[in-house]
Amino acid sequence: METLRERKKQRTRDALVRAAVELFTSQGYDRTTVDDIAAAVDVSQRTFFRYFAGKEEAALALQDMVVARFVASVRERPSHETPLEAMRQAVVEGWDTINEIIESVVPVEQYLRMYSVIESSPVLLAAHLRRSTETEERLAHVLAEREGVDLDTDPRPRLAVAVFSGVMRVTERQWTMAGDFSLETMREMTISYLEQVGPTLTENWRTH
Amino acid sequence: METLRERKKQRTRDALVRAAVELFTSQGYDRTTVDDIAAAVDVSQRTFFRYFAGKEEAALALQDMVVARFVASVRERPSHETPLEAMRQAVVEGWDTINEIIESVVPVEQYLRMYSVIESSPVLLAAHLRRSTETEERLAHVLAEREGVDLDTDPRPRLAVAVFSGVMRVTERQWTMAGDFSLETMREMTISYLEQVGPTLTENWRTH
DNA sequence: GAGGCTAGTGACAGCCTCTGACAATTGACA
DNA sequence: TGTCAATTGTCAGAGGCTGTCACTAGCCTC
Repeated sequence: METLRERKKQRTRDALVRAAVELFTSQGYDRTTVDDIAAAVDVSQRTFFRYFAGKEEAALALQDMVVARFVASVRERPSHETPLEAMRQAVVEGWDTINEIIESVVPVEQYLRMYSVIESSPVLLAAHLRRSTETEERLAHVLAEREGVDLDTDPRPRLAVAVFSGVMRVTERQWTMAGDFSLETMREMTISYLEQVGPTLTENWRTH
Repeated sequence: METLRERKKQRTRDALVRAAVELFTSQGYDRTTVDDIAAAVDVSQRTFFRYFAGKEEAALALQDMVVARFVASVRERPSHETPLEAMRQAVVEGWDTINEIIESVVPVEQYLRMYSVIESSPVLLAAHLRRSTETEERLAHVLAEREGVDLDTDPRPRLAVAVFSGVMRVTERQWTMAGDFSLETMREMTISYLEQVGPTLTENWRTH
Protein backbone atom coordinates (compact mmCIF):
# COMPACT_ATOMS: atom_id res chain seq x y z
CA MET A 1 0.00 0.00 0.00
CA GLU A 2 3.00 2.23 -0.48
CA THR A 3 2.80 3.96 -3.82
CA LEU A 4 0.01 6.15 -5.09
CA ARG A 5 -0.74 3.57 -7.75
CA GLU A 6 -1.40 0.89 -5.17
CA ARG A 7 -3.57 3.11 -3.04
CA LYS A 8 -5.59 4.13 -6.06
CA LYS A 9 -6.04 0.52 -7.06
CA GLN A 10 -7.23 -0.48 -3.63
CA ARG A 11 -9.70 2.37 -3.62
CA THR A 12 -11.11 1.33 -6.96
CA ARG A 13 -11.44 -2.24 -5.78
CA ASP A 14 -13.17 -1.26 -2.57
CA ALA A 15 -15.47 1.04 -4.47
CA LEU A 16 -16.41 -1.80 -6.79
CA VAL A 17 -17.13 -4.16 -3.91
CA ARG A 18 -19.12 -1.47 -2.17
CA ALA A 19 -21.18 -0.68 -5.25
CA ALA A 20 -21.68 -4.36 -6.00
CA VAL A 21 -22.88 -5.21 -2.50
CA GLU A 22 -25.06 -2.14 -2.46
CA LEU A 23 -26.74 -3.09 -5.72
CA PHE A 24 -27.00 -6.80 -4.93
CA THR A 25 -28.65 -6.24 -1.57
CA SER A 26 -31.08 -3.70 -2.95
CA GLN A 27 -32.00 -5.02 -6.39
CA GLY A 28 -30.92 -8.64 -6.18
CA TYR A 29 -28.00 -10.42 -7.79
CA ASP A 30 -29.56 -11.34 -11.13
CA ARG A 31 -31.16 -7.99 -11.68
CA THR A 32 -27.81 -6.26 -11.31
CA THR A 33 -25.55 -6.25 -14.35
CA VAL A 34 -21.82 -5.82 -14.39
CA ASP A 35 -22.44 -2.68 -16.39
CA ASP A 36 -24.51 -1.32 -13.51
CA ILE A 37 -21.68 -1.87 -11.07
CA ALA A 38 -19.06 -0.41 -13.38
CA ALA A 39 -21.26 2.59 -14.07
CA ALA A 40 -21.81 3.18 -10.35
CA VAL A 41 -18.05 3.49 -9.87
CA ASP A 42 -17.62 5.19 -13.21
CA VAL A 43 -15.18 2.74 -14.74
CA SER A 44 -15.49 0.66 -17.87
CA GLN A 45 -16.93 -2.82 -17.78
CA ARG A 46 -13.53 -4.10 -18.88
CA THR A 47 -11.97 -2.62 -15.79
CA PHE A 48 -14.41 -4.47 -13.58
CA PHE A 49 -13.19 -7.72 -15.05
CA ARG A 50 -9.61 -6.72 -14.40
CA TYR A 51 -10.40 -6.66 -10.69
CA PHE A 52 -12.76 -9.63 -10.51
CA ALA A 53 -12.75 -12.84 -12.51
CA GLY A 54 -16.53 -12.68 -12.60
CA LYS A 55 -19.63 -11.16 -11.10
CA GLU A 56 -19.59 -13.79 -8.37
CA GLU A 57 -16.16 -12.84 -7.19
CA ALA A 58 -17.30 -9.31 -6.45
CA ALA A 59 -20.28 -10.68 -4.56
CA LEU A 60 -18.16 -13.03 -2.47
CA ALA A 61 -15.28 -10.65 -1.84
CA LEU A 62 -16.46 -9.94 1.70
CA GLN A 63 -16.83 -13.63 2.43
CA ASP A 64 -13.28 -14.11 1.27
CA MET A 65 -12.00 -11.61 3.80
CA VAL A 66 -13.86 -13.29 6.64
CA VAL A 67 -12.83 -16.77 5.59
CA ALA A 68 -9.18 -15.83 5.25
CA ARG A 69 -9.27 -14.52 8.79
CA PHE A 70 -10.95 -17.70 10.00
CA VAL A 71 -8.30 -19.97 8.48
CA ALA A 72 -5.54 -17.85 9.95
CA SER A 73 -7.34 -17.99 13.27
CA VAL A 74 -7.41 -21.78 13.25
CA ARG A 75 -3.70 -21.85 12.49
CA GLU A 76 -3.01 -19.72 15.53
CA ARG A 77 -5.02 -21.79 18.00
CA PRO A 78 -3.05 -23.38 20.86
CA SER A 79 -1.88 -26.82 19.89
CA HIS A 80 -3.42 -28.60 22.86
CA GLU A 81 -6.87 -28.09 21.39
CA THR A 82 -8.32 -30.88 19.30
CA PRO A 83 -8.98 -30.05 15.63
CA LEU A 84 -12.68 -29.67 16.25
CA GLU A 85 -12.15 -27.49 19.29
CA ALA A 86 -9.75 -25.29 17.37
CA MET A 87 -12.18 -24.77 14.51
CA ARG A 88 -15.05 -24.19 16.87
CA GLN A 89 -13.17 -21.57 18.83
CA ALA A 90 -11.99 -19.87 15.67
CA VAL A 91 -15.54 -19.54 14.37
CA VAL A 92 -17.00 -18.20 17.59
CA GLU A 93 -14.10 -15.80 17.91
CA GLY A 94 -14.72 -14.83 14.30
CA TRP A 95 -18.26 -13.67 15.01
CA ASP A 96 -16.92 -11.33 17.65
CA THR A 97 -14.30 -9.70 15.47
CA ILE A 98 -16.21 -9.40 12.25
CA ASN A 99 -16.62 -5.67 12.56
CA GLU A 100 -12.90 -5.05 12.30
CA ILE A 101 -12.63 -6.99 9.08
CA ILE A 102 -15.70 -5.83 7.22
CA GLU A 103 -16.36 -2.31 8.39
CA SER A 104 -13.46 -0.91 6.38
CA VAL A 105 -15.36 -1.68 3.20
CA VAL A 106 -19.07 -1.79 4.01
CA PRO A 107 -21.31 -1.67 7.09
CA VAL A 108 -21.51 -5.06 8.81
CA GLU A 109 -25.25 -4.99 8.44
CA GLN A 110 -24.86 -5.11 4.70
CA TYR A 111 -22.43 -7.98 4.93
CA LEU A 112 -25.01 -9.98 6.85
CA ARG A 113 -27.63 -9.18 4.27
CA MET A 114 -25.40 -10.67 1.61
CA TYR A 115 -26.03 -14.07 3.17
CA SER A 116 -29.62 -13.86 1.97
CA VAL A 117 -28.52 -12.76 -1.45
CA ILE A 118 -26.13 -15.68 -1.71
CA GLU A 119 -28.67 -18.17 -0.44
CA SER A 120 -31.37 -16.98 -2.80
CA SER A 121 -29.35 -16.90 -5.99
CA PRO A 122 -28.61 -20.33 -7.46
CA VAL A 123 -25.49 -19.33 -9.38
CA LEU A 124 -24.13 -17.36 -6.49
CA LEU A 125 -24.80 -20.12 -4.00
CA ALA A 126 -23.08 -22.55 -6.32
CA ALA A 127 -20.02 -20.34 -6.54
CA HIS A 128 -20.03 -19.92 -2.78
CA LEU A 129 -20.11 -23.67 -2.20
CA ARG A 130 -17.28 -24.30 -4.62
CA ARG A 131 -15.15 -21.71 -2.93
CA SER A 132 -15.97 -23.32 0.38
CA THR A 133 -14.43 -26.56 -0.82
CA GLU A 134 -11.24 -24.68 -1.55
CA THR A 135 -11.28 -23.32 1.96
CA GLU A 136 -11.83 -26.83 3.26
CA GLU A 137 -8.76 -28.02 1.43
CA ARG A 138 -6.69 -25.24 2.95
CA LEU A 139 -8.10 -26.02 6.38
CA ALA A 140 -7.24 -29.68 5.97
CA HIS A 141 -3.63 -28.67 5.36
CA VAL A 142 -3.64 -26.56 8.50
CA LEU A 143 -5.01 -29.39 10.60
CA ALA A 144 -2.61 -31.93 9.15
CA GLU A 145 0.30 -29.70 10.03
CA ARG A 146 -1.06 -29.00 13.50
CA GLU A 147 -1.50 -32.67 14.29
CA GLY A 148 1.58 -33.80 12.44
CA VAL A 149 -0.12 -36.26 10.13
CA ASP A 150 0.38 -36.84 6.41
CA LEU A 151 -2.47 -35.47 4.34
CA ASP A 152 -1.66 -37.78 1.43
CA THR A 153 -2.22 -40.96 3.34
CA ASP A 154 -4.40 -39.90 6.26
CA PRO A 155 -7.97 -38.93 5.41
CA ARG A 156 -8.78 -37.71 8.90
CA PRO A 157 -7.96 -34.02 8.37
CA ARG A 158 -10.24 -33.84 5.35
CA LEU A 159 -12.94 -35.82 7.13
CA ALA A 160 -12.86 -33.58 10.18
CA VAL A 161 -13.03 -30.47 8.03
CA ALA A 162 -15.84 -31.88 5.93
CA VAL A 163 -17.92 -32.68 9.00
CA PHE A 164 -17.26 -29.30 10.52
CA SER A 165 -18.06 -27.47 7.30
CA GLY A 166 -21.20 -29.49 6.88
CA VAL A 167 -22.44 -28.36 10.26
CA MET A 168 -21.48 -24.76 9.59
CA ARG A 169 -23.28 -24.88 6.29
CA VAL A 170 -26.47 -26.08 7.97
CA THR A 171 -26.10 -23.34 10.55
CA GLU A 172 -25.64 -20.71 7.90
CA ARG A 173 -28.67 -21.89 6.00
CA GLN A 174 -30.97 -22.18 8.98
CA TRP A 175 -29.87 -18.81 10.23
CA THR A 176 -30.65 -17.23 6.88
CA MET A 177 -34.03 -18.94 6.64
CA ALA A 178 -34.95 -17.84 10.13
CA GLY A 179 -34.71 -14.26 8.92
CA ASP A 180 -33.17 -13.06 12.16
CA PHE A 181 -30.00 -11.35 10.98
CA SER A 182 -28.27 -10.78 14.26
CA LEU A 183 -24.76 -11.86 15.08
CA GLU A 184 -25.97 -13.00 18.46
CA THR A 185 -28.36 -15.54 16.99
CA MET A 186 -25.69 -16.74 14.62
CA ARG A 187 -23.32 -17.21 17.53
CA GLU A 188 -25.80 -19.20 19.53
CA MET A 189 -26.79 -21.40 16.62
CA THR A 190 -23.16 -22.13 15.80
CA ILE A 191 -22.46 -23.32 19.32
CA SER A 192 -25.72 -25.18 19.66
CA TYR A 193 -25.41 -27.08 16.40
CA LEU A 194 -21.81 -28.03 16.97
CA GLU A 195 -22.77 -29.41 20.37
CA GLN A 196 -25.49 -31.54 18.87
CA VAL A 197 -23.38 -33.27 16.22
CA GLY A 198 -21.99 -35.92 18.55
CA PRO A 199 -25.33 -36.97 20.02
CA THR A 200 -26.96 -36.83 16.60
CA LEU A 201 -24.54 -39.39 15.24
CA THR A 202 -24.54 -41.76 18.17
CA GLU A 203 -27.79 -41.53 20.10
CA ASN A 204 -31.23 -42.79 19.18
CA TRP A 205 -33.59 -40.06 17.95
CA ARG A 206 -36.75 -41.88 18.88
CA THR A 207 -37.80 -41.04 22.37
CA HIS A 208 -40.32 -43.71 23.22
CA MET B 1 -43.74 -43.74 -22.15
CA GLU B 2 -46.98 -44.58 -23.89
CA THR B 3 -47.44 -42.36 -26.91
CA LEU B 4 -45.14 -41.90 -29.84
CA ARG B 5 -44.61 -38.32 -28.80
CA GLU B 6 -43.35 -39.31 -25.40
CA ARG B 7 -41.05 -41.96 -26.79
CA LYS B 8 -39.65 -39.52 -29.30
CA LYS B 9 -39.05 -36.96 -26.61
CA GLN B 10 -37.29 -39.44 -24.43
CA ARG B 11 -35.11 -40.48 -27.32
CA THR B 12 -34.14 -36.89 -28.05
CA ARG B 13 -33.33 -36.30 -24.43
CA ASP B 14 -31.23 -39.42 -24.15
CA ALA B 15 -29.45 -38.52 -27.37
CA LEU B 16 -28.65 -35.08 -25.99
CA VAL B 17 -27.29 -36.50 -22.75
CA ARG B 18 -25.30 -39.06 -24.68
CA ALA B 19 -23.83 -36.49 -27.03
CA ALA B 20 -23.11 -34.11 -24.17
CA VAL B 21 -21.32 -36.73 -22.07
CA GLU B 22 -19.44 -37.93 -25.11
CA LEU B 23 -18.22 -34.45 -25.92
CA PHE B 24 -17.52 -33.44 -22.33
CA THR B 25 -15.42 -36.51 -21.61
CA SER B 26 -13.46 -36.20 -24.83
CA GLN B 27 -12.96 -32.45 -25.27
CA GLY B 28 -13.70 -31.16 -21.81
CA TYR B 29 -16.67 -29.19 -20.50
CA ASP B 30 -15.55 -25.68 -21.37
CA ARG B 31 -14.35 -26.53 -24.84
CA THR B 32 -17.75 -27.94 -25.69
CA THR B 33 -20.45 -25.48 -26.66
CA VAL B 34 -24.17 -26.02 -26.53
CA ASP B 35 -24.14 -25.60 -30.28
CA ASP B 36 -21.78 -28.56 -30.55
CA ILE B 37 -24.15 -30.75 -28.58
CA ALA B 38 -27.21 -29.62 -30.49
CA ALA B 39 -25.42 -30.14 -33.79
CA ALA B 40 -24.34 -33.65 -32.79
CA VAL B 41 -27.98 -34.58 -32.27
CA ASP B 42 -29.11 -32.43 -35.17
CA VAL B 43 -31.55 -30.25 -33.30
CA SER B 44 -31.57 -26.50 -32.86
CA GLN B 45 -29.81 -24.85 -29.94
CA ARG B 46 -33.21 -23.64 -28.76
CA THR B 47 -34.40 -27.21 -28.46
CA PHE B 48 -31.48 -28.09 -26.24
CA PHE B 49 -32.57 -25.40 -23.82
CA ARG B 50 -36.09 -26.77 -23.85
CA TYR B 51 -34.76 -30.02 -22.45
CA PHE B 52 -32.15 -28.61 -20.10
CA ALA B 53 -32.17 -25.40 -18.12
CA GLY B 54 -28.47 -25.01 -18.88
CA LYS B 55 -25.34 -26.72 -20.05
CA GLU B 56 -24.70 -27.96 -16.53
CA GLU B 57 -27.99 -29.79 -16.35
CA ALA B 58 -27.07 -31.91 -19.31
CA ALA B 59 -23.72 -32.69 -17.73
CA LEU B 60 -25.29 -33.69 -14.44
CA ALA B 61 -28.23 -35.59 -15.83
CA LEU B 62 -26.60 -38.93 -15.10
CA GLN B 63 -25.81 -37.89 -11.55
CA ASP B 64 -29.45 -36.98 -11.12
CA MET B 65 -30.54 -40.46 -12.06
CA VAL B 66 -28.15 -42.05 -9.58
CA VAL B 67 -29.03 -39.65 -6.81
CA ALA B 68 -32.75 -40.10 -7.28
CA ARG B 69 -32.25 -43.82 -6.91
CA PHE B 70 -30.17 -43.29 -3.80
CA VAL B 71 -32.78 -41.17 -2.07
CA ALA B 72 -35.47 -43.69 -2.91
CA SER B 73 -33.21 -46.41 -1.59
CA VAL B 74 -32.82 -44.66 1.76
CA ARG B 75 -36.55 -44.30 2.02
CA GLU B 76 -36.98 -48.03 1.54
CA ARG B 77 -34.48 -49.09 4.19
CA PRO B 78 -35.85 -51.06 7.15
CA SER B 79 -36.88 -48.76 9.94
CA HIS B 80 -34.77 -50.46 12.60
CA GLU B 81 -31.60 -49.07 11.00
CA THR B 82 -30.24 -45.80 12.34
CA PRO B 83 -30.18 -42.86 9.91
CA LEU B 84 -26.47 -43.25 9.29
CA GLU B 85 -26.76 -46.98 8.79
CA ALA B 86 -29.59 -46.50 6.33
CA MET B 87 -27.66 -43.97 4.27
CA ARG B 88 -24.54 -46.08 4.37
CA GLN B 89 -26.35 -49.18 3.19
CA ALA B 90 -28.12 -47.24 0.47
CA VAL B 91 -24.84 -45.92 -0.91
CA VAL B 92 -23.04 -49.24 -0.90
CA GLU B 93 -26.05 -50.88 -2.45
CA GLY B 94 -26.05 -48.08 -5.00
CA TRP B 95 -22.57 -48.88 -6.22
CA ASP B 96 -23.71 -52.41 -6.95
CA THR B 97 -26.74 -51.46 -8.97
CA ILE B 98 -25.35 -48.55 -10.92
CA ASN B 99 -25.21 -50.49 -14.16
CA GLU B 100 -28.97 -50.90 -14.30
CA ILE B 101 -29.54 -47.19 -13.94
CA ILE B 102 -26.89 -45.77 -16.22
CA GLU B 103 -26.34 -48.32 -18.93
CA SER B 104 -29.63 -47.46 -20.63
CA VAL B 105 -28.18 -44.10 -21.62
CA VAL B 106 -24.39 -44.41 -21.71
CA PRO B 107 -21.75 -47.00 -20.79
CA VAL B 108 -20.99 -46.95 -17.07
CA GLU B 109 -17.37 -46.31 -17.84
CA GLN B 110 -18.30 -42.97 -19.30
CA TYR B 111 -20.42 -42.10 -16.30
CA LEU B 112 -17.40 -42.66 -14.07
CA ARG B 113 -15.29 -40.48 -16.28
CA MET B 114 -17.76 -37.66 -15.81
CA TYR B 115 -16.62 -37.46 -12.21
CA SER B 116 -13.28 -36.15 -13.44
CA VAL B 117 -14.96 -33.71 -15.75
CA ILE B 118 -17.10 -32.40 -12.92
CA GLU B 119 -14.19 -32.16 -10.55
CA SER B 120 -11.98 -30.35 -13.02
CA SER B 121 -14.45 -27.74 -14.19
CA PRO B 122 -15.11 -24.95 -11.69
CA VAL B 123 -18.54 -24.00 -12.96
CA LEU B 124 -19.62 -27.59 -13.24
CA LEU B 125 -18.36 -28.47 -9.80
CA ALA B 126 -20.17 -25.47 -8.41
CA ALA B 127 -23.41 -26.58 -10.01
CA HIS B 128 -22.88 -30.08 -8.73
CA LEU B 129 -22.39 -28.89 -5.18
CA ARG B 130 -25.46 -26.71 -5.28
CA ARG B 131 -27.55 -29.59 -6.51
CA SER B 132 -26.12 -31.72 -3.76
CA THR B 133 -27.53 -29.35 -1.18
CA GLU B 134 -30.94 -29.84 -2.72
CA THR B 135 -30.50 -33.58 -2.39
CA GLU B 136 -29.48 -33.08 1.22
CA GLU B 137 -32.67 -31.20 1.91
CA ARG B 138 -34.72 -34.00 0.41
CA LEU B 139 -32.77 -36.57 2.41
CA ALA B 140 -33.35 -34.62 5.59
CA HIS B 141 -37.08 -34.87 4.95
CA VAL B 142 -36.81 -38.61 4.46
CA LEU B 143 -34.90 -39.06 7.70
CA ALA B 144 -37.24 -36.83 9.66
CA GLU B 145 -40.18 -38.89 8.50
CA ARG B 146 -38.38 -42.17 9.19
CA GLU B 147 -37.55 -41.16 12.72
CA GLY B 148 -40.73 -39.31 13.38
CA VAL B 149 -39.16 -35.96 14.29
CA ASP B 150 -40.16 -32.45 13.25
CA LEU B 151 -37.78 -30.98 10.69
CA ASP B 152 -38.79 -27.42 11.58
CA THR B 153 -37.68 -27.61 15.18
CA ASP B 154 -35.20 -30.48 15.21
CA PRO B 155 -31.88 -29.83 13.44
CA ARG B 156 -30.70 -33.41 13.78
CA PRO B 157 -31.90 -34.70 10.40
CA ARG B 158 -30.11 -31.90 8.58
CA LEU B 159 -27.02 -32.33 10.72
CA ALA B 160 -26.86 -36.06 10.09
CA VAL B 161 -27.29 -35.56 6.36
CA ALA B 162 -24.69 -32.80 6.29
CA VAL B 163 -22.12 -34.96 8.03
CA PHE B 164 -22.86 -37.91 5.81
CA SER B 165 -22.71 -35.81 2.65
CA GLY B 166 -19.48 -34.24 3.79
CA VAL B 167 -17.87 -37.63 4.08
CA MET B 168 -19.24 -38.75 0.75
CA ARG B 169 -17.94 -35.60 -0.86
CA VAL B 170 -14.45 -36.26 0.48
CA THR B 171 -14.67 -39.83 -0.75
CA GLU B 172 -15.74 -38.69 -4.19
CA ARG B 173 -12.94 -36.22 -4.42
CA GLN B 174 -10.20 -38.51 -3.18
CA TRP B 175 -11.40 -41.26 -5.47
CA THR B 176 -11.24 -38.93 -8.45
CA MET B 177 -7.81 -37.64 -7.52
CA ALA B 178 -6.48 -41.17 -7.10
CA GLY B 179 -7.21 -41.72 -10.77
CA ASP B 180 -8.37 -45.27 -10.21
CA PHE B 181 -11.79 -45.29 -11.77
CA SER B 182 -13.07 -48.61 -10.58
CA LEU B 183 -16.32 -49.15 -8.75
CA GLU B 184 -14.53 -51.55 -6.44
CA THR B 185 -12.16 -48.87 -5.19
CA MET B 186 -15.05 -46.46 -4.77
CA ARG B 187 -16.91 -49.06 -2.75
CA GLU B 188 -14.00 -49.69 -0.46
CA MET B 189 -13.26 -46.03 0.08
CA THR B 190 -16.88 -45.31 0.88
CA ILE B 191 -16.97 -47.95 3.59
CA SER B 192 -13.54 -47.10 4.92
CA TYR B 193 -14.16 -43.38 5.22
CA LEU B 194 -17.54 -43.80 6.83
CA GLU B 195 -15.97 -46.08 9.40
CA GLN B 196 -13.33 -43.52 10.23
CA VAL B 197 -15.63 -40.60 10.90
CA GLY B 198 -16.42 -41.58 14.45
CA PRO B 199 -12.82 -42.10 15.56
CA THR B 200 -11.74 -38.97 13.70
CA LEU B 201 -14.09 -36.82 15.73
CA THR B 202 -13.46 -38.35 19.12
CA GLU B 203 -10.00 -39.88 19.29
CA ASN B 204 -6.64 -38.18 19.51
CA TRP B 205 -4.75 -38.14 16.20
CA ARG B 206 -1.34 -37.85 17.76
CA THR B 207 0.08 -41.26 18.39
CA HIS B 208 2.86 -40.56 20.82
C1' DG C 1 12.74 17.72 -13.82
C1' DA C 2 12.63 15.65 -18.48
C1' DG C 3 12.00 11.74 -20.79
C1' DG C 4 11.44 6.85 -21.06
C1' DC C 5 8.98 2.82 -19.02
C1' DT C 6 5.11 0.35 -17.46
C1' DA C 7 0.83 -0.53 -15.02
C1' DG C 8 -3.80 0.56 -15.49
C1' DT C 9 -7.60 1.98 -18.28
C1' DG C 10 -11.05 2.76 -22.04
C1' DA C 11 -13.02 1.51 -26.29
C1' DC C 12 -14.27 -1.88 -29.45
C1' DA C 13 -15.28 -6.24 -31.32
C1' DG C 14 -16.69 -10.76 -30.65
C1' DC C 15 -17.93 -15.47 -28.49
C1' DC C 16 -21.04 -18.09 -25.72
C1' DT C 17 -24.99 -18.90 -22.64
C1' DC C 18 -29.61 -18.26 -22.19
C1' DT C 19 -34.51 -16.25 -23.12
C1' DG C 20 -38.69 -14.38 -25.43
C1' DA C 21 -41.66 -14.29 -29.46
C1' DC C 22 -43.64 -16.12 -33.39
C1' DA C 23 -44.12 -19.24 -37.13
C1' DA C 24 -43.95 -23.95 -38.89
C1' DT C 25 -44.37 -28.73 -38.16
C1' DT C 26 -45.97 -33.03 -36.32
C1' DG C 27 -48.45 -36.20 -33.33
C1' DA C 28 -53.08 -36.99 -30.91
C1' DC C 29 -57.74 -37.76 -31.14
C1' DA C 30 -62.53 -37.07 -32.26
C1' DT D 1 -59.62 -36.21 -42.17
C1' DG D 2 -59.68 -32.08 -39.79
C1' DT D 3 -58.89 -29.73 -35.58
C1' DC D 4 -56.19 -29.02 -31.51
C1' DA D 5 -52.10 -29.19 -28.79
C1' DA D 6 -47.40 -30.15 -28.24
C1' DT D 7 -42.82 -29.72 -30.12
C1' DT D 8 -39.52 -27.57 -32.78
C1' DG D 9 -36.99 -24.04 -35.66
C1' DT D 10 -35.83 -19.33 -36.58
C1' DC D 11 -34.82 -14.87 -35.29
C1' DA D 12 -33.53 -11.30 -32.25
C1' DG D 13 -31.32 -9.75 -28.24
C1' DA D 14 -29.53 -9.34 -23.38
C1' DG D 15 -25.80 -10.31 -20.42
C1' DG D 16 -21.26 -12.42 -18.95
C1' DC D 17 -16.75 -12.66 -20.28
C1' DT D 18 -12.21 -12.20 -23.23
C1' DG D 19 -8.73 -10.43 -26.61
C1' DT D 20 -6.73 -6.48 -28.65
C1' DC D 21 -4.92 -2.05 -29.12
C1' DA D 22 -4.11 2.52 -28.22
C1' DC D 23 -3.64 5.92 -24.57
C1' DT D 24 -2.98 8.05 -20.11
C1' DA D 25 -0.92 8.64 -15.74
C1' DG D 26 2.21 7.29 -12.09
C1' DC D 27 7.08 5.86 -11.45
C1' DC D 28 12.02 5.73 -12.06
C1' DT D 29 16.44 6.97 -13.85
C1' DC D 30 19.76 10.17 -15.25
